[in-house]
Amino acid sequence: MDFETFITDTRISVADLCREIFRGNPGAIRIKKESIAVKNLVALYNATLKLSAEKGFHAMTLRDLCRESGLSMGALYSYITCKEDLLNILQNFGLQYISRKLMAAVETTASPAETLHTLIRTHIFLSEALPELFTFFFMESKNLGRDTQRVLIAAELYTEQMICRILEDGNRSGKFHVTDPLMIAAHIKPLLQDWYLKRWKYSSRGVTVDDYAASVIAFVDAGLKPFI
Amino acid sequence: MDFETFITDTRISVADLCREIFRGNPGAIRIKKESIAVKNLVALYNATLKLSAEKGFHAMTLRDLCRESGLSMGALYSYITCKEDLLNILQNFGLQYISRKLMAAVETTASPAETLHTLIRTHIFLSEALPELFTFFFMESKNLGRDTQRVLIAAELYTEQMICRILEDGNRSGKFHVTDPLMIAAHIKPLLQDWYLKRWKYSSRGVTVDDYAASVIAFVDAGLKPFI
DNA sequence: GTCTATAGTGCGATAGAC
DNA sequence: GTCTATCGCACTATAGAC
Repeated sequence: MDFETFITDTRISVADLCREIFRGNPGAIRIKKESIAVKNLVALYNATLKLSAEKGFHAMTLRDLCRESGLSMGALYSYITCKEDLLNILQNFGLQYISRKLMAAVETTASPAETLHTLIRTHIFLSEALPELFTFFFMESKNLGRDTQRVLIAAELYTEQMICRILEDGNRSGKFHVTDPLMIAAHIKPLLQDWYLKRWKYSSRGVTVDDYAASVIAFVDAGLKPFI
Repeated sequence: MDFETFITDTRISVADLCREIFRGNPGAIRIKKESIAVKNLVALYNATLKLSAEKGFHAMTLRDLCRESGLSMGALYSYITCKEDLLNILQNFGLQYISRKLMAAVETTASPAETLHTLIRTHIFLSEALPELFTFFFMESKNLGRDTQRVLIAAELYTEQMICRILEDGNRSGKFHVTDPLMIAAHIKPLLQDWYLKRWKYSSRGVTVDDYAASVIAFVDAGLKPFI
């Protein structure tokens, strides 16, 4: 599967996420018309993540945000009740959205090697679909609430556990020869994260997301093959 | 070489760095006595990096900093002229300190494999000696000046280039079989960074820095060996 | 539903006593 | 060399016109 078909199949997009935010916030958002609300939420989402990436969430002022998103202070405050709401919405809806899509995409089970490849590819494709959101969670995790921090840590460990179990399966069936599966799983995670943390590097080198996923898979595979 | 002998040999420490900051700032720091100045600089260094890690540099107030470091606002302002100075000092002295120590430690040349191992180990050991500083540069890079950002990118690419050249050497002498050396070099870098970015994980698992370095080296080696 | 004008708060930075 | 007290400013959040 390549990235283009992944996006066509899953329909992951910022507008999709913002629609979920609007529908999941009855009352909190004072705007009634969905088309207007979603359009402005997309603008707010893009502006918040762009400015947070540039200077950090706390350093971003709401005046910055209004300039970038095209809304006025008054309009902004019909979508949120305070600045922290921006954090909370991204935490609650963004994190849930990502988790749900990841689970859905890795349902198929096959050989350990294939399952591992699917997991790696899906994770990289997901972060390519919403790169600013992944970077936001990584870089701003210290500013998020205790609960969200716990969820993020749990998510990190959960993926790691999934990888670890696949490696153990492969060991049992003789396909892999991994002495410390948990440590190898720990080594695979940063390879997934590097794709969204160092976009500048890969885009400047003309590396596509499909290239990158293939390269990570090949690199990991080399470390798992039994010595002959 | 293990971490303990590395530290004994290189004498890398926060106090050492702060002494360099004091001696390299004639005039800017209004305190004359070195012993007092270095003691307070160490307190400021620790407080700044701790609070930056917890809430980000910009979200840290100077009142926070005074509480954490034990200095008063007045005392603080005899070491800096403004809040940005804290950034500038860490940029100019911290980055230079790290670069210099890394260069010094990787001078010895041997077989490609050994050179690669030394580079990996040294980088991980250095980040273990000054973990808060490495994390600071990674997490706060967006808040740093344009020049420093350029230096950081250059440093990332420089290490990568070093690794890439070693891989090419290994290819030529038939020790390695790497089809895309630059991409493999790009995959090795995040493995070095993971040690200081996810300290919580490794310390909770009882993984020592020597364990971690050995594991990364083994993982990388597996990917480089010619297929038999 | 969106705007401008403004109230109230907490910040960085300084002055001057000790 | 270090302290407390205070100034001016930029921020978040709100009120009320359109």
